[in-house]
Amino acid sequence: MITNMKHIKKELIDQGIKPTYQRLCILEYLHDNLVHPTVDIIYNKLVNRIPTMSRTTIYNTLKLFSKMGIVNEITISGIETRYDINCEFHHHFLCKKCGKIYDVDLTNPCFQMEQKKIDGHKIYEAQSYFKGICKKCLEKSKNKK
Amino acid sequence: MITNMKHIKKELIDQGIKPTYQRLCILEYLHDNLVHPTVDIIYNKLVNRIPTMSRTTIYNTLKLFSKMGIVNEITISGIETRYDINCEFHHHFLCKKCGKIYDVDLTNPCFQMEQKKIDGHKIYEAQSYFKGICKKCLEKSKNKK
DNA sequence: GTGCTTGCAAATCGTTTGCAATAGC
DNA sequence: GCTATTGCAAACGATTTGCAAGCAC
Repeated sequence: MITNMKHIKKELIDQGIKPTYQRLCILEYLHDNLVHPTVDIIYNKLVNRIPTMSRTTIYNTLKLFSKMGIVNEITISGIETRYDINCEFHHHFLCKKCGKIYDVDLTNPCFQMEQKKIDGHKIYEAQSYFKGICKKCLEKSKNKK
Repeated sequence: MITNMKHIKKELIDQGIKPTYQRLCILEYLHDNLVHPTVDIIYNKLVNRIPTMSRTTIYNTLKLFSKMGIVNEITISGIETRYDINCEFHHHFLCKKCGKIYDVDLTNPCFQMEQKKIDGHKIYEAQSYFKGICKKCLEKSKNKK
């Protein structure tokens, strides 16, 4: 346990989220394990500490955290959603062979665009995803006011 | 039918893919409908022309096309995979309200980074995904040679 | 006729839903 | 006690798998 539980609790209260024990444990896990875990990975770790822990709670909690901007949902693999506590803008690399997801930094001198390489990983595909509210939906909500 | 079937056939043969009727129809559909369709959307359209068409064939074909670099798999929504024929590097915007996916262009003058807006869409989240073969897997395959 | 492709049906698996039990103010 | 949260079990839905039938060279 690297992260202080007090800080975790404060983080939730500051966001207006009721700091239940389950939520604290999930947030603490995310802070201490910056490995883009799946729901299943989080579940298998936390069920040791909270034997009644359910996957549903983890799904509920992560959805809530995502809505509040505490975590990012990473859908790079297309198989399952992975979660990332670090909301600063950074980038992900998926190995199509082993399935591992790496954090990458484009400002890093190891980024060689001309060779399509980053940190030594060979890039075959690059995509940028933006999420938010589209023009039409923005206008609709304006009209309602 | 906007795209010429002859060109579609040539495209497949050039890639070393056997140009079956099903594959031609799927590739033609993708060329003529740049709307990031799902497997289901493609199926429902093509089943009219080929009543025996199966979803499995569409899954098989799109997986093959993806491996050959003809299509990109878009996993932005996290719910289902969408497909994009345009392999040039461009970007996607998902509306979290209506679920629609827009193509966006960052070199466009409508991109206002400071306001977190693009083409009038409000950006809440931005992610860049790279896919390829990681350093470790590259080394492993080198050693095998 | 051999090998690849197709397509049905069943299985799989991540995720969601319904709902009753529980916890916290 | 009231409201939000938790968590079990069942449902759901996108995708994959097994396998038999069909097609093309």
